[in-house]
Amino acid sequence: MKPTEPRLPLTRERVLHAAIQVADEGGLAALTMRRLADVLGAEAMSLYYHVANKDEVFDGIVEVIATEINDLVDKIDLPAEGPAWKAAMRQRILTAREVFLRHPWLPKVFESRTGANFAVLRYNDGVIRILRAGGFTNDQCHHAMHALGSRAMGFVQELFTPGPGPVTPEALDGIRAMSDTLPHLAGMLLEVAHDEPDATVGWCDDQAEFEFGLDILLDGLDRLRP
Amino acid sequence: MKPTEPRLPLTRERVLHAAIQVADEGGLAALTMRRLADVLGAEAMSLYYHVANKDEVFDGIVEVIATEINDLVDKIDLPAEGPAWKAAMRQRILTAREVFLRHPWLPKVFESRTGANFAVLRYNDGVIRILRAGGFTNDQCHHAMHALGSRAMGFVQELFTPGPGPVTPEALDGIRAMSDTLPHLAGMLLEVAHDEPDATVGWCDDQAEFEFGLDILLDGLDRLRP
DNA sequence: ACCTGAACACCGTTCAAGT
DNA sequence: ACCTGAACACCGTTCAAGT
Repeated sequence: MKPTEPRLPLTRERVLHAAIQVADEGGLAALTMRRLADVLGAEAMSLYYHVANKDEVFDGIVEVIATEINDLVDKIDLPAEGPAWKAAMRQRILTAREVFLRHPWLPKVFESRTGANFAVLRYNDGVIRILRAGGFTNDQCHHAMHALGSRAMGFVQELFTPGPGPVTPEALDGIRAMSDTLPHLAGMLLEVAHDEPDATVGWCDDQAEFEFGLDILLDGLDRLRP
Repeated sequence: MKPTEPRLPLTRERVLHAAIQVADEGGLAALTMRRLADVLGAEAMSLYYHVANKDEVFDGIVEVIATEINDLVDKIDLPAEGPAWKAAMRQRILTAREVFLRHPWLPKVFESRTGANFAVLRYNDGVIRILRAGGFTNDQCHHAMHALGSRAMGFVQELFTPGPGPVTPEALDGIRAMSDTLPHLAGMLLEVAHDEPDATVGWCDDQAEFEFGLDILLDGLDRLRP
């Protein structure tokens, strides 16, 4: 009989990284205290020595991710003075977005947190820094932050995407069937599907749509610049 | 001993309206099958005769609310041809928003639903109708829908609002304390608080900020109109 | 200091049974 | 047809106890 494995001791860090891993593999619903403990080779109750409760696990995830994003955007070395603010902001936001794309469940976690998290605040401090360098007043910065919303951190919560799958003939039939009751929606979808016949791409190019919306906002804000 | 009250029989409709009421009174977390049954004077298991499961309760809520919104926006009689599209869209969106303002927990429910709901599709069919009347191509409509996102239905999920409360001296002290680590954010907030000394209003005027962001998007889209 | 077992108060849901 | 009671498999969390 071999001695009991001297398992790595738990730490807050290990718990949080395991939590991200569990959600990456099984989605948010899979992230339970019991499952989390399993992955760490411990009992659920042991977690409570390192985090106060599950809410603190979520807060910790936000902290870890926001810190990762800060590390990335801190490395960006782009001028932001005057008209250059837009390119700097675009780069910052699209860099943050890369992290979110790796964790599809993250937007829900970020949106569920109300409390201020330092790493998140620091990210936004950088957003405001760029706006200020561009020449915006503090009041305009405030409006701009609201207008950008979660887009400032690189994500949007898609409300109803036709699904990530390819454009199937069955889906097209379904859309044709609603031509009577939803003529404008059906007309739009049929034409979009027709123009984009590369079925493997699917209905929407999420990245292109994100940048489209982002550019409208950045251009609109730029026009308000003193 | 009086006979057992011939209690109103349960219906899908009564269940859904009770669900909205429970969430209005106690928030989303209060909406459990057991609590919902309580409000209806029934047992939790009785609900399952009228809805398949809790997910269907959420879907039903979306349907009820979207139908209410459709009834309201259908009554709007505004020209939408050419440049008039913007005013018509603005009115439609702000009308939908009024319903969301009555149910602060609704955005979370809408964002959690992935399946297509007919009433929601019908609302969006109307959005596209207005865009088409304005002269946009179907491809532009598609981009516009993505750019507007949940704003098309009248809500945004605020990421980190400083809280709905008034601007307290304690909060200002807290912000001054972060002037070293978060200089741009602190600077912005201190100036915003100073410019808006009406403490009862609180930090942000949600309606004004919503309209600010909406107008940037509508103006930006209008500029793309053929 | 760190971890655990047993137990509690909740969930959503199934299923056989009542009227 | 409509509703219910008992029970199941899960939650997050508390608390006293182990090492």
